Amino acid sequence: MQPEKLENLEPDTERKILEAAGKVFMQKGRLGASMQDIADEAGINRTLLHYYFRNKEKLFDTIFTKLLSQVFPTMVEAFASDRPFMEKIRIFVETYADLLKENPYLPVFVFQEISLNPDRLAGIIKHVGVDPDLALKGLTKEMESLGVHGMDPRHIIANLLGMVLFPYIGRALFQKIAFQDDTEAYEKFLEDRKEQVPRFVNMALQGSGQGPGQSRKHP
Amino acid sequence: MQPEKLENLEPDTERKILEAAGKVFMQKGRLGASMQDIADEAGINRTLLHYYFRNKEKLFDTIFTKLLSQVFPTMVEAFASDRPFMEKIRIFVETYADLLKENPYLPVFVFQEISLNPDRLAGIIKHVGVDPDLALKGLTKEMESLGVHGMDPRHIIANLLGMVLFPYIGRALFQKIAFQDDTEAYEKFLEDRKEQVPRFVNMALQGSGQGPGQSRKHP
DNA sequence: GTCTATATGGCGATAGAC
DNA sequence: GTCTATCGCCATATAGAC
Repeated sequence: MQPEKLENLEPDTERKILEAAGKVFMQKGRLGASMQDIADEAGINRTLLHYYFRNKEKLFDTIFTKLLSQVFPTMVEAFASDRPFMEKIRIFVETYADLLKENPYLPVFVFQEISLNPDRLAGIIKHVGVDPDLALKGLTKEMESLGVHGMDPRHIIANLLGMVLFPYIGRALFQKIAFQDDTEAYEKFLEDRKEQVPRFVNMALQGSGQGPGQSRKHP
Repeated sequence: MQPEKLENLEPDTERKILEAAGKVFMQKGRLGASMQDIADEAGINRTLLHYYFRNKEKLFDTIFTKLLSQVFPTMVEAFASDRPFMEKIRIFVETYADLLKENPYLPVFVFQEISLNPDRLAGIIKHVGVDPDLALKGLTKEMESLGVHGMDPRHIIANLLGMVLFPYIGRALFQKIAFQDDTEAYEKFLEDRKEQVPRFVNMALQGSGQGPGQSRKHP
């Protein structure tokens, strides 16, 4: 781990590898990314990858687990807090907007990988230790106190995740078709969604009018 | 099917190939699928694939174009009709629900592929000849007549597509975390969304109360 | 720890017999 | 049109020098 190094003092090689691997895997996918690609991105020799992580699979597992361990808690915790409902929604949307802005390829990458290899999930879920039941129960209660009765909260979650993730998952297609491939316009659109998505949810749940957590810009 | 078999008379080999290739490509992705996989699925010899379609790339392009040509029009036409707004929403949701039920891997596959290789899109869009501007203009007008002012209709589209597609894109993950991996419960959930999504949109756009196209079950 | 050289296997693609 | 046999490439992985 800590090698004495007079001539080539970079014990942070491992860090560079992880960083490069994350980037390359997300952009090209597990199969599309070659070890050479990752080595190039990290600026090191290819065989070093095998020295630090025995093979491609192990390297990938490390990256994948790391990414999901970072994403899952954010998701659940946003709903596990004791803030008012619409406040949770707003926090959730903004947290993900920031996360996705920095990792735009993350959703496609994750879902493609899980879809291809669902077994990988089991281990990771254990490793992270999320408890969605708790958050779900809380949601149900809060929705009822908002006057929404008999609605499975998982519909809300699915709606929310869909609305937040779609602009990233379908970006290449959506930007080209609905924005004439205007990147700047699309980025403005992404920014707008931080406001539009919570408002949409709010209106759907509360009926018309402005709910809490909507006081910044124009109506 | 046809037990008639003197030597090997099957000129519908091409059809079998296309069917098999579509299935295998969707399930394993372009890179994950090998020509051998496709040949096996079609029940033919591997070199026959090269006889009918020169190489893997050409075979893939055929499949991909075919799939998108089937999906795009459905999407745009649902909004280009002159039915009332909520009717369009309902039709859109149900059409996609049916399509996705039969091709659950389609969204991940398409978005992954486009994300990896955006260039492929340009040709296909031309080939299909969609005109989203028209549908967008119409949407804006209809929303205003519903009392929704100053809202970019593309937010509605993104919300709708996200809500419809997410349960399929994130199925492996969502079913495991929020449904304890209960497949039957999840399929019930998918069925429910045909009703829940239009209602959610309706409430968001009209405020509270029941809009059109919502008369089947409990309030 | 880092490099060069090399082994191994899989897959796409073609040639050629039938 | 369909098969068998084979070629050549590329990516993973390891051996071994420094």
